[in-house]
Amino acid sequence: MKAITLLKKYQLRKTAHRLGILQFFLDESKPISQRDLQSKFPDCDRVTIYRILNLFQEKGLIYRIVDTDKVVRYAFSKPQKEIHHHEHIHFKCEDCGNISCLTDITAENFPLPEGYTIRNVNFLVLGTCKKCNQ
Amino acid sequence: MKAITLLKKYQLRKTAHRLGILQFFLDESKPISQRDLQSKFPDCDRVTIYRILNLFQEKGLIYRIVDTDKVVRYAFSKPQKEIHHHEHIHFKCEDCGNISCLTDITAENFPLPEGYTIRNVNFLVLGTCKKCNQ
DNA sequence: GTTTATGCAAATTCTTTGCAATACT
DNA sequence: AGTATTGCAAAGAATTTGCATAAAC
Repeated sequence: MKAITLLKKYQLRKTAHRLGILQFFLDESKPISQRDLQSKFPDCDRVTIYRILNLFQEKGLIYRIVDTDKVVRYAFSKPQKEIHHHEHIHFKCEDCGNISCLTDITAENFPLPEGYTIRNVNFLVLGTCKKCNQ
Repeated sequence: MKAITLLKKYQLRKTAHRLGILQFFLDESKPISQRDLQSKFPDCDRVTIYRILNLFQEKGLIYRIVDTDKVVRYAFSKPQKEIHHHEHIHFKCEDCGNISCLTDITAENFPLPEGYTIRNVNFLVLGTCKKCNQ
C-alpha cells in the first residue's frame, strides 16, 4: 500500500510532509519517534511533525508505544492486506537496545483473565533477545 | 513489612519524606505517579519527590510503569514475603481509567518465542475490565 | 475562494541540576 | 562533626498553542 492511497482513503490532505512521513512508517517496521523523524526530515518543522503524528494517531493510522525511558514511538497500525488487523507486541532488548516485533503474540491470543477484553497491545516487553542471549 | 524496616535494610537514611512516601507505596497496590505524591504530600518539595522516586527505583524498591498517556507511574516491586519475586502486569481499563493487577500473568509464564528472556514485565495492557464489560 | 496545513515564536509541562541550609547518623 | 538530604531557583527537554502566511482542494 502506498502513502498517497492511504491519505486519500482517510480523507486527509496530501501534503509533501504527510506523504513523506507516512511512507517512512510504511517502509519501516520498527517503531519511530518524533526525534527519528526530525533527523530524517530536517526541512520539516518539529511542530509540524508533532501535529502530523497526532493527526495520524487520532485517525488510527499509527499507534503509540511508550518506552520505559519515556520515549514515545509510533508504529503503523494497519496491515498491508486489509483482511485482518493484528497489532503486535514489541520487544525491546536491554542489551542491544533494539526493538523488534513479537509476531506470535497478538491481542487475540494474549492470555487474559476471564471478563477482560483487550483493545490495545501497544506495549513493550523488556528483556534480552535471541541474538544477545547466545 | 514496614517502611522503616525497608529503609534500614536498604541502608537509606530514614527521613520523614522517605518514610511517608514508601509507606504510601506499601499501602497502595496501584501504580503511583509523581503528581499523586505531590497532592498527597503537599509539604514535600516536588524536586524532593523526584529524587526519592529516582532513588527508590535505582535501589530496586519500586519500578517504573509508563502509561500510553506518557504518565510515569511507579509501583512497589518487592513482595511482602521475601520468598518469591513476582513482578506482575498491570491492566488499564480505558473505560473507567482504573489500573489493576493481573496476578495470573508474570514474567515466568509470559509466552515468549524461543531464545528470548524477559527481564521486566513492567508494562500495561489496555482494554476493558471485567466490571466495565458487564 | 475557502478551508486546512505550515512555520515561527512563545507558552506549558515534566524533570533535572546547582548550591546553600538543614537533618541524619 | 561529617555526610547526605532538602528546598529553592533556575535550567533543560518534550510537547502544545496562537497566529499570520502558504498550500491544498
